Amino acid sequence: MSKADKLKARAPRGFADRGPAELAATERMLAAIRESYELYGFEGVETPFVEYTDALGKFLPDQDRPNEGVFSFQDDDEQWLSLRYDLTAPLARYVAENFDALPKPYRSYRAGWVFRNEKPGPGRFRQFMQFDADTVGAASVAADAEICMMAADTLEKVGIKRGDYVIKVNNRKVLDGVMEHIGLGGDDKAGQRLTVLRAIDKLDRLGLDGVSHLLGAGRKDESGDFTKGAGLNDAQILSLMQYVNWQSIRLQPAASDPSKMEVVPDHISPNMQVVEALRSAFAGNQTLDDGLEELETIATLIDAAGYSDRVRIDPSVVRGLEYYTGPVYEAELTFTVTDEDGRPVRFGSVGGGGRYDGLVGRFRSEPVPATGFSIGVSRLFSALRMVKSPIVSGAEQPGPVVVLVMDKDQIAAYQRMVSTLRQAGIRAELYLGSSGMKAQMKYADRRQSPCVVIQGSNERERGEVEIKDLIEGAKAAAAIASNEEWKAARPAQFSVSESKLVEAVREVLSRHFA
RNA sequence: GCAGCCGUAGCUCAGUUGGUUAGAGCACCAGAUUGUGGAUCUGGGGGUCCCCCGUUCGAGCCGGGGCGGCUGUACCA
Repeated sequence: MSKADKLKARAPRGFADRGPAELAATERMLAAIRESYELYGFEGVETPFVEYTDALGKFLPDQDRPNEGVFSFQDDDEQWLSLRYDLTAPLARYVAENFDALPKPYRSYRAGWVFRNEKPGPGRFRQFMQFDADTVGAASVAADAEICMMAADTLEKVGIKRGDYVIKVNNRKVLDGVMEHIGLGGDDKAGQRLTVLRAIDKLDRLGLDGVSHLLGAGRKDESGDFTKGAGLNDAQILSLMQYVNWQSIRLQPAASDPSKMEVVPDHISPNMQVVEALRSAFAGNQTLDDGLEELETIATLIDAAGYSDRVRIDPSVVRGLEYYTGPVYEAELTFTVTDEDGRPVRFGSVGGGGRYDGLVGRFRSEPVPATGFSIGVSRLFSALRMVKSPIVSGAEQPGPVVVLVMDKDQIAAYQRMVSTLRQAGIRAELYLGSSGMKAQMKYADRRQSPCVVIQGSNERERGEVEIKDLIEGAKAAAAIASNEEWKAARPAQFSVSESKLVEAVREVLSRHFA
């Protein structure tokens, strides 16, 4: 077979392999998240990767493009199936299917892979993991407030310091109300409302100026590409900019330095100030008042629990456009890191969620309120790497003790040593390759073995084994220049009676791993 | 999806106006050393110069198309 005929070994675009270090670190992180969710009283549940396509929501495959956004295929009875693209829609299906058997409110968590068929990029994959917690059957915004506080606790538990993150809370009703307020109500304006929400969602990336252009005629980016705007008039844009730049509503010239602005001092908490500011600026709209009332309740609960420094009302949060009906939240990391080119990069969102009162109700004749939060596991993981959280940067696992094969006819004896070590609870293995001693040493080195066990004919005759401490040996090697000296010294190596094998290996391990 | 930039060894990259058999460093393998990781020295394996079509006596280099990557933008449940 010529080389050209050989299969090219490569993972599909947007799919990634994960090595042992990443697996172990991810497992530790997931365990911490799980612990946090369980502490709040949530219980685990797992649903399959595949659902009937219509159960997942609006992303139905059409004839021309059955795989737009979602991986779909037809069952042998012609029913469309899809790989799940989040964990929320499958949970809604699960709750609806088992409604009578579940306690209400039903509180559950689950971690799992989800799939999206879209263009992958750095940090964006077509298969990635989410870790969700949801409360189904609770209409009270106390459920939303609780989830926000749990999100804060969870981030701290995995090693994000307080102050390095913020849980932002908004309410879709507030956004809807403000749009109604400026005359964007009604079914005929749905398209415009969508454009407005998309524009506001880009605030942290494009800034006030960019958003303002997107609300008006449109925006031209640096590549010369033009994005059509919402086409609002100046008064509408002004209102929305005031809303988006909500801090300005409660700023006044500082007493000490009138050229600077400061937050209006008030006896109420910062979260309450936001609510009050919006209330006075956009009075007289029912939807908005409802939303503000919910936000006020959430603010009260958050203040009372002492979380107001971590969970902040932020009217510019938009989140997904599809199914959120009330409070929405976003977990954002606030520190900046420098990428490999030395440029500062804000890390941004590592999770989010909100209230989706309509989702379970699609399967039932009665409406079922629900709210939930989702952590982007991979994003959070790379963030933890960057802040060097101990949970992901813990000491690397030592490899197994390797028993070298010096004489091929003695394999049974070597295997016995391996078994003895394993029975003593020590990770150990027999060298299973076919190369000579030097290669075996290199192998052990690559496996991060703490030590190797050597028994050639000399040792065997004396009933002994040679233990070589590879970690100590590597240190000693640094001081040795010539190969002759290196060979003669045989650093960090000692002989013990075969019966002392376990004891001697334990002794070496205890030198390096307390 | 749209726009810009880029595709030469596993990795990082040289490669003259278009001219013989395409190079370097790192990595990998082996020997120097019957049985010892590192360092050093010596040797070795590894290439569809992204693919196809064209121009040419001759293409890694020029032209067209495609594919892939990066960046921005759009979409993002």
